[in-house]
Amino acid sequence: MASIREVAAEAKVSPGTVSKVLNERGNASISRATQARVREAAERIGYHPSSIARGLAGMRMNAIGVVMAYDEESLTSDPYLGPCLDGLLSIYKQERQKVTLFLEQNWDAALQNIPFYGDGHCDGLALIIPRTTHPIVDTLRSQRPHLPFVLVGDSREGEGLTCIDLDNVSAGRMATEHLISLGHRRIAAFQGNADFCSNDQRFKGYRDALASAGLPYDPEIVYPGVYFAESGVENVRRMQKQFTGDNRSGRPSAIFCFSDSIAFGALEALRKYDIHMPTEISVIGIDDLTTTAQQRGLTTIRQSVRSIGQRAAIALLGLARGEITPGFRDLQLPELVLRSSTVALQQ
Amino acid sequence: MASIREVAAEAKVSPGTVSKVLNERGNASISRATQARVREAAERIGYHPSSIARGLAGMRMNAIGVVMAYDEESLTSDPYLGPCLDGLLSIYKQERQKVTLFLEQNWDAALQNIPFYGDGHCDGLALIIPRTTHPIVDTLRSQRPHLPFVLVGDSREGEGLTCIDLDNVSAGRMATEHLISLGHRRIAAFQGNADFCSNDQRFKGYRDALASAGLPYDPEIVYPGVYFAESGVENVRRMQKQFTGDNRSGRPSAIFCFSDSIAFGALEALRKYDIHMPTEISVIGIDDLTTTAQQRGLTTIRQSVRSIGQRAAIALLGLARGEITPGFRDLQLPELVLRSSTVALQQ
DNA sequence: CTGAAAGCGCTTACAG
DNA sequence: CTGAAAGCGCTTACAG
Repeated sequence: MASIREVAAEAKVSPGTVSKVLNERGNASISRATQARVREAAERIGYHPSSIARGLAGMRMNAIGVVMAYDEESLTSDPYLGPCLDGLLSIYKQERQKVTLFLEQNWDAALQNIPFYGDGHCDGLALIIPRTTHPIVDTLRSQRPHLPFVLVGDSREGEGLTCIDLDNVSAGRMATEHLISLGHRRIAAFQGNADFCSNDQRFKGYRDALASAGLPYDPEIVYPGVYFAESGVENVRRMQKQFTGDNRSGRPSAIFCFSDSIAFGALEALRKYDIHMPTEISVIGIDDLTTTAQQRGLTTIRQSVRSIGQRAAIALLGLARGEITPGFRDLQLPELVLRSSTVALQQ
Repeated sequence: MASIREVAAEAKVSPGTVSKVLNERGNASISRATQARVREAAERIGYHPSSIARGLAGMRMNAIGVVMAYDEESLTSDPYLGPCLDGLLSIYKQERQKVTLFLEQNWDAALQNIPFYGDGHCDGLALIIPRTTHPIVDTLRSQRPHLPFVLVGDSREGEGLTCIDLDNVSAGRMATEHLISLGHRRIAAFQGNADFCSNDQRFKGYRDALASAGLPYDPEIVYPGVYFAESGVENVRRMQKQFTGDNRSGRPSAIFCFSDSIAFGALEALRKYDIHMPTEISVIGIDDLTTTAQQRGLTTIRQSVRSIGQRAAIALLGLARGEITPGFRDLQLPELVLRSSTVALQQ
């Protein structure tokens, strides 16, 4: 790699002048002739500036970092991380930004590694689904000097937090309202991980919808869990045990699963217990994991994770360039996808 | 971020001394007392060195670049790129290296961007399946100063090229020998993209196997194509047209598809033409795209792309650290996976 | 309109 | 055993 000094020598100017010309800094104050000479010399030598030298001199690196915590062996096949990363990458590719991946085993490891994120490599950070229970976001926020960052798949409230996510409250409300509109009055909630921001928000949407419809909220039919199929299986079993014999009549006529995965587990378990879906019980999910959801006829609330990734990339770019201010929120509107797993309450 | 100067001030030594202690350079020549004082000061201040400053001073960046060209909209779902990236990432994660993704639309764009790869960000590069027809590898090789790089999914011959790949010649030979062992004597070859190194190699394996068995090589039943299902469909059609009427008897009794995707296309087309598989024609692929190959009962030659990614990561790390020398080759042994799409030649 | 100088935060011979 | 100095390749006030 030729250095700026060689260009300077070649063009018979000082390195400072080369820098100004190539960065279009002193634009007006440099003679056309010199500019031409510099550009031509740079071209001839095949000069390309050292990004780390520019970075050290205080310029932008044109690189952003993506922080993900996952303990699974596969990143690319994760139903959230995969599409989300695809979305981010599609934008950075197009904007010709470098992307540095910070792959962490978990958020504790990420917390330990914050110094590496801020060591000069990157202009900003995208955190994919940090957990609300985890201090990483607060630590990052109080970091000096401040490294711009956006939260992806997380839309907690918080001073100066930039968030890109599904509008989870609306999604929870929409799912619940759909069931209510079909005449259901006892609607179970199969929750996801308690440490995900989305879980609280979807739950809030659920309660809001019940309240608006004047329906009672019954904590007995709210089932904590995780965002995986096993949790759907487990909670159907729990519900089945709970509403047996005399209690049989109290059994919910619909289940709002906080994710499609949970719903798939629930469908499987319902089949095992010979509870007919949808005549005996309706099921709705959130996500629209398209292929599978379509195959199984799951009514669900769609979110486009890929597009969330894209919007996050755009927001982070804006943040790093100072074009948008921290605190910007971009929540994707949910969309109801009607299939066959939800039907009107059978009298 | 505190700088090395603050640590120096805190420990009442010079910055140079701090550097030596923290990098364990002058280890022996620095008093235990000073070492302790420096470490303690660094700890107290929460010092973390600037990676770009170290890079500029000639140290390793602990970051490697991954170059991929893809025009599809999704990287993570690509059947080769996805698992390969997963494999690479799993190693870098464990080795605590940063990974910078260079996402290119195509290899021409990659060629243009070589200066960015070598601008100080990375210690080395992994190129995922560069095309043999493309000058990027030669350009990279003649670059000064030289940036270490490995070829992933490409094992062309070439002075000083470090390659990690499936042993494609063996794979081609194994597939063909399997068919020969079943009594087949007219074996069609459905090739992949001509600009992939693997295509030539698999083809070589095919011809080698025929030669070893004393079978004639017939260019009439070698079908150029691409590594996609459509190509399998298209080539069955071509073959069908070719061996109709009087020529009917010359039709191959087996097809060696250079990828599973091609094989899936071929199976589909055979069904359409009412050619019964496997009794009328046997089909073998390469890859073992497990779920689908299993569903369709495809006999195939397995390669573990994930493990190729992992080996590539390890090789690149070794190369960047100077522990292995350019020219190192690591070829994965193929493995025959028997299913129902190949049977003994029916008399 | 252009250049000399200082500085970004490190490391590494070289002196002492 | 430790420090002062030069250098990595840039940019940016500041002079002139």
